[in-house]
Formats: sequence, structure tokens, C-alpha cells
Amino acid sequence: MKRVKVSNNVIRRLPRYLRKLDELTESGVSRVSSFELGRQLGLTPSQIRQDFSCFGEFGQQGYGYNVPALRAEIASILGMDRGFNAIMIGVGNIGRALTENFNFSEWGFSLIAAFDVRPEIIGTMFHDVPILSMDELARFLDEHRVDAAVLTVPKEAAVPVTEMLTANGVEAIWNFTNVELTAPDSAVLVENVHFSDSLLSLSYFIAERADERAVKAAKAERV
Amino acid sequence: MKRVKVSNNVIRRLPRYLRKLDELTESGVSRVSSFELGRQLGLTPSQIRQDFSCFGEFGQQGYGYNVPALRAEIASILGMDRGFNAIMIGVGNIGRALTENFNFSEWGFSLIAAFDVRPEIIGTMFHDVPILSMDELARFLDEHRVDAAVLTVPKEAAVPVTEMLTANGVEAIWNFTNVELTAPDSAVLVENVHFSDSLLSLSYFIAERADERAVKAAKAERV
DNA sequence: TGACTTATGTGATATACTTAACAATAGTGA
DNA sequence: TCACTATTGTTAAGTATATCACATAAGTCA
Repeated sequence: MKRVKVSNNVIRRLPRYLRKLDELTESGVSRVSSFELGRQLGLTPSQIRQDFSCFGEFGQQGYGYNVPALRAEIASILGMDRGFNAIMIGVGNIGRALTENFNFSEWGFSLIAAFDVRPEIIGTMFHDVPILSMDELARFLDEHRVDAAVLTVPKEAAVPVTEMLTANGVEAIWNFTNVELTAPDSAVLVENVHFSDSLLSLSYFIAERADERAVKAAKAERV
Repeated sequence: MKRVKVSNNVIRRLPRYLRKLDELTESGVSRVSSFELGRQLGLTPSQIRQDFSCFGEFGQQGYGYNVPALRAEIASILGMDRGFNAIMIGVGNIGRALTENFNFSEWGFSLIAAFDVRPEIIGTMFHDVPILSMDELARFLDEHRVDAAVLTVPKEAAVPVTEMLTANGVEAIWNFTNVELTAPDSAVLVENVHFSDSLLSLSYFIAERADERAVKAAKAERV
């Protein structure tokens, strides 16, 4: 597979392509053109072809793309076939909700252990995932290949836990705390799920739309 | 407030600025320069000044920015002071987790009602939010100002529920289903929280890093 | 008070990203 | 088989975004 430096924007679109291709498969579509894909995703055909061309030639002129084949290519580009291992730090409300509702294996990850500080849950299993003590974390990391840590601890613990993880060789963090973890110099990969950021962006657009409407109404008034 | 057309990228950065300013406030910092802010967020000072200048002049030459004042400006730009109302559709695992753990009011939203189809929970309260029947939704929307709907229904229900919401005047959707809702022509604002997209992006970067390492190791081998 | 330092806001420049255009090529039907 | 259609991959052009650089002005200290 070609692995030249690909722009962030392209990478962020890949999961969307994957999702749309899965939807197409489900509705029995086995062939799609960049034009149709673009229509359904609100993107230009050019952009879609350009995006794919970063990784190789997956289409056929005059025909389009084979849906399952393209799906497989994108899945592979995203690393879904590599069998990454993940651990979860913090088995509170968010951690439990994620374990119960998010199907890690569907996306190529195995959740092999969870860690917490509360003695009453340490040693138990939660949905096939063993809950271990934070004291065992360093040793566990030493004995297992862990590709990513899911960070679902309380706010206050976010920074110290991250330091401990990176000190023990964890290189990727899926961050569910509302804390800014993007360390200035650190080499660790951080992917943030900031609910509030998402809602506030929406809030901005709602406010913008309300303002536009108010301006329009004021103009109509004056006429 | 100036409301010229501002780039999407700028808007997506605003919540991060807000979060960082809150962190600074908490640690007793009341004054910050674009240089320091940039260092802590991994952005250039130029970009930060340019971002702010879209909305006005919030800084002072030779001094920097007043943290609480800047925080207030950004909060206002994001519409946090407008008292938006939200409803939740679907009180399953995700909906409940969100209601319990996400503080809507902290971000300027009131969660005024939730809707579900299961008779056993209809009519009850969950964390101060009344759970109503989906049959009451249209009437509720008619009688209340609802600025956004939080979509936490099962996959299958996502599209029909969205159609029903938009048909009844809802103009903004905070989408937690893993379904592509970005309708090609629709005027409704959709903000997606796609966990899988987030994890897959991270997966890509982990895979990329592993490949780079493998290439490096292979080169070292040959020498 | 006045020189010096700091750090903003902004116009100009550079870089990155998206869209347009088209030659090339595989299917399709007479 | 051969013209015709559809649609790709890719180069070039256009647009948007980020960075640089500097004039300007407020704060600081002798």
C-alpha cells in the first residue's frame, strides 16, 4: 500500500466513506460512481476521486467502484485488519456506557482489560472485560501489547493518568475527558471526543441562523 | 458583534479556546498572550490572533488578552448565553448516559424533555427530565420553542425520526447514531458525534506509525 | 517623562485544499 | 468489430487557510 503523507482532511473523510459503503452494501448496491457517492455525502466527485487516489487505483473507468472491494481497501487503509489491542482506564458511567454500547471489535479493536481505582469492582468482569487495579497497570503494559488506551477517568485524573500511560509506552489515547491533552511536545497520538466542543459548534450555527433571521425580519419591518 | 462569514475551521477551534481559558482561570491565570496560548494548544500565535480578529478586538497591545473577558466573548460568540432549549429523542443506554453525565446547562442548553416509544418509561422522570411518548412529540414541538434535538435512537429509527423532526420545524440535530444524516439538500443543521469515525482516525495514525517503524527497522537490518 | 519592551491587529505572502478539465480506457449495443 | 457512452486518474487552476512580518500602541521602569 502506498503510504505517502496524506492530509488530515482526507483521513477524516475515510471513515465516512466506509460508513456510506456499508450502508450501500446493506441496501444491495454493489457498484457506485464518484458522482453518486458525492451526491449522497455532499462532496464533489473530484474530491472523492482525489481522496482515493492518495492510496491507489480502486476504480474502473466507465464503470465506477466496486462497493465491497472499495470497502475492504478503506478498511485496510484505516488499519481495521490489524487486530489492535485497547485497554480502558476508568470504569465510571462513560466507560461502562462505552463498553456496553460500542462494539470495539467491529472496528478492529479488542478491549482486553479495564482499570479502575475502586476496590469494589476490581477483580470483576464487565461485559467480558476484566477490571483490574490501577496498581497492576504498569506490569500489564509490560506484559501485553497495548496499541491504544481509552481514557474515561474523571477530569482531575486525566493528566496524571496520561503521564503514567505514556511513561509506560502507550502511544495512542482515545480521550473522553473534557481536558486538553494535546501536549505541546509529546509524541503520543491523542484523539479527542469532546462532546461539549461538538455541541458548542452546533450552538454557534444555531445562533448564526437566528441572527440572520433577525436581520431579515428587521429589513422586512423597515420596508 | 461582527457576524461576517467565518470559516468552519475557526469555529471548530473556538470551543478549544474556551476550554483552555477555563483551565487557565482555574489555575489562577488572568492574562495570556497569543504566544502562550498557542504554545499550550499547539497552534501558532498568528493563527490565534487571526481567529479572534474575525469577531473583534479582544486584546491589548503589549499586554495580551484578559482571560475572563476573552472567555466571555467566546462564550457569547458560541451562543452560550442564549438559553437554547433541547429535547432528547431516545432514552436508551446512550441517552441515559448523556443525561446523567453531560451537563447541558454548563454549555447553555436546557434539556426540557425526552421522548421514547417504550410505555414502561413514558410518564416518568429521569434526572429532572420528563420522558414523554413519541406520539406527543409533534404537539410538544408546536407548543414549545425547541432549538435542537439530541438524537439517541437505535440505528433503524434515525432517518424516520429525523424526517419527523424536520417536518415539525426542528432545525438542528445533535446526532449520536452511527448513521449518515447529512442529507444532500436539507437545510437542517446536523452535528455528528461518530465514535467510530474518531476511533478509526486514531487507528489510521497508529497503523501509519507502525508502518514507519517497520520501514525504519528494515533499513537498519540492511545496513 | 521618555526610552524600551511586549504583543496586538492586519495586509501581504506562502501553503494547503478543493474543484475543474480532460485524456485515457473499459464497458455496451448495433 | 467499432462507434459510443460512462467514468476514472491526474494535471492544472482556483480558492481557502495559515503564516509571516511589521506598523502600532499599551505597559514598564529608570
